[in-house]
Amino acid sequence: MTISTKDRIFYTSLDLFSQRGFSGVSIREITREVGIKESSLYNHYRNKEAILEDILTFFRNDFAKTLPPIDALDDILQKSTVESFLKAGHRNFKKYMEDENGQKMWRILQVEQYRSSLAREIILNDLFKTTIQFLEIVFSKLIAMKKIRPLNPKMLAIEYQYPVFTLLTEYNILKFDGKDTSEVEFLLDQHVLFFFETIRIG
Amino acid sequence: MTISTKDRIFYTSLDLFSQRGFSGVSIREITREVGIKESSLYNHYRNKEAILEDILTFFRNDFAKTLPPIDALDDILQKSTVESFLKAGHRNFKKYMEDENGQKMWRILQVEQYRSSLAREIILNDLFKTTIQFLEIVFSKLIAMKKIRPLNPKMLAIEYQYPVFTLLTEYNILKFDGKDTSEVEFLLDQHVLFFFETIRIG
DNA sequence: ATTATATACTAACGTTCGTTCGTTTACAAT
DNA sequence: ATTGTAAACGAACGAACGTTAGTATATAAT
Repeated sequence: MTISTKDRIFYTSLDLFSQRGFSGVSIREITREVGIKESSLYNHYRNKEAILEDILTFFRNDFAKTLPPIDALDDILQKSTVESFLKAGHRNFKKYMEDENGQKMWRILQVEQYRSSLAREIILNDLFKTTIQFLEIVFSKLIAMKKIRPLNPKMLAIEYQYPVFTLLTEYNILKFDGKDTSEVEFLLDQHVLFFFETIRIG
Repeated sequence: MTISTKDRIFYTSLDLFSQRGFSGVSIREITREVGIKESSLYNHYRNKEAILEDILTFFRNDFAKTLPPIDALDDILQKSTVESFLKAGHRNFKKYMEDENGQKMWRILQVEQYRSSLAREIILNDLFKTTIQFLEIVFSKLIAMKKIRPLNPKMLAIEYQYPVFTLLTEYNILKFDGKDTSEVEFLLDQHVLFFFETIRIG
């Protein structure tokens, strides 16, 4: 089973958009890379804009799967220590970071954020808000379980997650230039440790 | 004294690039807005790319002025409490955030980061690295003065500054859509407080 | 008064843009 | 065998792109 033309258009556009932005990439470039004529692209996508929409909604659906369902939370939190829970989430996030297509989607999101209201919505709601709300619930539960110090759960969520976003931005830029990312990865580890020290009891 | 044509080109481009990106804005759009013919623009700028370069270097020089010189640091740190020092820096940063042109420069920087190696360099060196190095020195000095707990200065810098960058990103997107930013501003205040609690002695 | 310089203009250049049209090809369903 | 459908194609559309050349005009320097 080989990759469909539509998928090849999708991944080629993903790659090109992430490097030069939507306006910086022409239909001719995309189709040349895919190996079809310009006119053939319109058998698969209504127009150029529809390719971007497709990419953004794909990211949206894909990212939604990364957070564990709230129902399963109590179970997970009971079974594991705070430290191992944080480390597991952190491993998960890192895996997402290392995925090449994930990096490209993130880049497109950043680059198109002021041109596309959908991009802004995804950043604000799906990335920021959803993640913070999830973590807020996690920390609330951990406080109720007396597993961590009784600090403001929302602030804990912010203090934990927001540095990660900036580190991810840094990571992405370095990766783009093929530079060494070991320091950023080290800082990410250190951040999780630092945060754990802040919240732990005693 | 009225604004020169070159400056009008500069600020018009700043405005348009920040909304639609470099590739999304044409010379004709810029000159139409400025009120001159396309050809006249080339009396002031070598080509389109030179306008972007000009904007980016302007930001670079402008941002360099925001951090106080290291020589003056000991004096400042002696005279003020840790809390008031943090709050002053925070006020300073906020003022920068609220400046309309500052917002536009920041947006261009984000939007062009993968198209322009200069943009990447500015983000990585001038924004991230310089700020962290400055704060690292600050925290080192504060630790030596026994004004804060003896934690890793670099990690303190990261923990303090990196959430601010993400909050700034959020702030900028909200501002772009004319939405309410009071929650983000509140979170910024809370972050400074939270951080102060983490580092203070006793 | 003249000359020089800066900055504006008109006109156009060659290229590329996104998209549409009508046609051909390949393959599956009848 | 035929018909239907999806997906490829060549060719072209008008519009917009960045940039250049040559020229006019206004201001300042001689």
